Amino acid sequence: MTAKLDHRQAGVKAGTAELGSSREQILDAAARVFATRGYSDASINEIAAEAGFSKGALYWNFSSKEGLFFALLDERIDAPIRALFEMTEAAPADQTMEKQVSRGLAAVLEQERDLVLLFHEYSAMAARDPHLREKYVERNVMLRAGLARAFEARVAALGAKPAVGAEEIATAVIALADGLSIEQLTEPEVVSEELFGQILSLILDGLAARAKGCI
Amino acid sequence: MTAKLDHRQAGVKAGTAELGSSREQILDAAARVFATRGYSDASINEIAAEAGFSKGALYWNFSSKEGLFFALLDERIDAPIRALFEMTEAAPADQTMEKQVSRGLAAVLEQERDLVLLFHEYSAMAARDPHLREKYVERNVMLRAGLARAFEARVAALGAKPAVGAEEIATAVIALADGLSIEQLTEPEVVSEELFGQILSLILDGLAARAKGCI
DNA sequence: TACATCATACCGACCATCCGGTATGTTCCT
DNA sequence: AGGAACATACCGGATGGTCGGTATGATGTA
Repeated sequence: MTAKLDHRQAGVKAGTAELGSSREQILDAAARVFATRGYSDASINEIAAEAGFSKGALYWNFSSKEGLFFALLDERIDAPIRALFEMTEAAPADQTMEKQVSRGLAAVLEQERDLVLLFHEYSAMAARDPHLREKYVERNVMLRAGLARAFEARVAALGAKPAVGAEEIATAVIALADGLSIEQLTEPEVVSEELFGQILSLILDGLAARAKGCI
Repeated sequence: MTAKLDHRQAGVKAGTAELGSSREQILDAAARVFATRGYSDASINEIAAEAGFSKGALYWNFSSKEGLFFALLDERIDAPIRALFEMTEAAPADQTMEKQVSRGLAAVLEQERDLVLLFHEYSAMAARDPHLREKYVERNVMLRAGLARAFEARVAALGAKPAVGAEEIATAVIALADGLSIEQLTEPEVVSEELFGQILSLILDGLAARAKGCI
């Protein structure tokens, strides 16, 4: 809700190159502070200071702390994931997919560490608050459905009925991505760039092997 | 630290069956409150009230809010996982392992929802606090090593060099379990009892198929 | 046994602090 | 002038932690 319009468009102050509207600057700061402190321990004051503004500016652009956090989730997590999967719809489901997806995930994890932490907080809060859970689940359902269609296409080429349903595969693959994201936060060195793709390939090979009956 | 002995042994007051020491009762209450509110939003007062005690009793048994939380993580998460894997050491790595492990995970997820939420909070805090990360990583390293040995035994039977290292497989399997645990918190209906085991089998079959060269 | 002493386990009022939110003041642009 | 876009002072409430007090039992001893 409250798809507020920005109040001004990227003005330039003397000598300093402005990076987006103050609303966007506050969102950037909020992402950093929420990520490093967690939702409850992140204070409005610190976010405003980190953005280079005062509390007044924050409450001018957002209705409340909760409103700021939800805007952040909407614009930095839900929207990008939706956009990603609208792109994926048009893309082919060939054998190079695994490597590309794996590299893409690794890139997001390496940069954008804050977003991973935010996503972590998101799911934790969604697990507790039924109201927030709705939005969280809605996006996840769409994601899973998209992934399931992709797997369906790959598995259909095998000609035999798959040993595990596409929806289940999709569920597990999302879980794998989430889990690797989290592991990478505490042990970056054990999650290689290729790992996600390798496991994906192993799962698909396992399906293929069973379809061929060579196991 | 402070492996405090219980102060009294399960006395029985008139008519009411005591369920463990007051320390244990406070830990139980803390598990519930921390799980439902999150660490920061859980108040000492609520935990004490939930346990049926006052704040004084809480601070008698624990040094601080942080101390209470860490004790909870130590005794209800780290210790059980360590114990589980010391048992696993002696167990055989036969083909029925997948099903058993999957059922075991499902059972924990179905009951003990609080522990899953606690674990979620644990990893989030470990990702932010380097001090807490040490303990978190230490346990995870041991877990991964144990799993890797189990996979090594299974894969060695194939006779060929595996396409993916045992350590990497273990990393991915832990990630899968973590991810499924989290998904189950928001969408219990999509995570079946058998899913974890099915994916495990698919991965192992993928390895076997490649070793046999039939892919 | 009877009394004094001490430790344990707990209570609950209190304090200093901090935080989200608001109300009001100030500046700048048009 | 007049409103948009901030800054600042302030308020009420909640929270973690402290501290003096106390009931209950254990221990020593005469």
